[in-house]
Amino acid sequence: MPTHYAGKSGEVRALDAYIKLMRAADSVSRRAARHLAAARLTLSQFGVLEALLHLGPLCQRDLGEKLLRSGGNIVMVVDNLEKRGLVKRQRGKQDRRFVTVHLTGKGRRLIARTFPRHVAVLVEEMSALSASEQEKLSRLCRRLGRGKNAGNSQ
Amino acid sequence: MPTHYAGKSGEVRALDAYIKLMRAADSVSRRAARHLAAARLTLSQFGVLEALLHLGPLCQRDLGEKLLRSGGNIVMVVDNLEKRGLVKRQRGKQDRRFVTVHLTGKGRRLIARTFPRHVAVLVEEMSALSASEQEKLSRLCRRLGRGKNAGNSQ
DNA sequence: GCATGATAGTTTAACGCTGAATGATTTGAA
DNA sequence: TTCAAATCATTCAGCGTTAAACTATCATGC
Repeated sequence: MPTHYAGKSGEVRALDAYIKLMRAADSVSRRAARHLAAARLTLSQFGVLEALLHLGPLCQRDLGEKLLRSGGNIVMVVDNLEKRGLVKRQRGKQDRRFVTVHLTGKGRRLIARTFPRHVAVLVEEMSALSASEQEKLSRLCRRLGRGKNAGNSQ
Repeated sequence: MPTHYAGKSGEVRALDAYIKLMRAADSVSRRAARHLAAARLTLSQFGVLEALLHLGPLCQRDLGEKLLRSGGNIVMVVDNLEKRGLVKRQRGKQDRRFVTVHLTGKGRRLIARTFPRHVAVLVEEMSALSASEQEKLSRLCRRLGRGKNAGNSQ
């Protein structure tokens, strides 16, 4: 609602950037989700499969860390993937607290053929911006994501 | 996972921009939600109250349109606000299909004192970027949000 | 009037998400 | 050894979200 609040200009500017950021994220992820629905995958399920494909088997704690999601959430997403036979849980041998999540053959085939299509969709989405604009957006968003303690790393 | 996929440069660029956009949106909204929790409000509940404050009473259909949410979702959010006595439903007189949602006194007081604090939080979040950077971000995000049929209006 | 179709709201099933509580296991220190 | 703390996974309550089915109401044309 950037048009309905008449405050100081710095406030209007921040509110405006905020609402546009949310709308863009919502819009892009909605379209990405729509495409994944063809493979009967949600964005979260896709995220887990993609991490397993590119990083190898992971325990649920690591999955949560990669995807920035809570432990309870990972349990549910992996549950749903396991029901469809796309991943398999394996209790740790040395340390029985850990559960390693593996791709099954079926899961590997699905993500291997879904991933390129997903990339194509995102390239298409981002084609609303030029190459240098996409890089500019990355830099701005990275600084926002880090928060105001806009530290060091990289 | 921008670092784990080595594809064509255009693909890497788009994937990178996508992941940074999602992370930034997630990060900012998480911090905004944390602040609203002090008033026991979720972001969606805040959105409804804020729309009612600045636009006046609305029917649920209009609320859904403003907030880009489905009808079923609006029903639930308004339900939860009504349980707390922050809004009131009123069945239309002439056209009994419509339900107009009003702020109660309690709801108006809550949103009136929560909104300025929310603005302050967003200004603080956005202070990771300069004024012109915030405007740049707005413009880039607006074009992404519209999609590739990057039309006209405004 | 009456049938037909459009529209607003509600409900339900399914999934996502979090934070808090719980259980199992391991580690470390007394 | 044994007990306390830490860690991983699971469960649960609560809210958010959608799409699809359903109800009630209104509008239109016959």
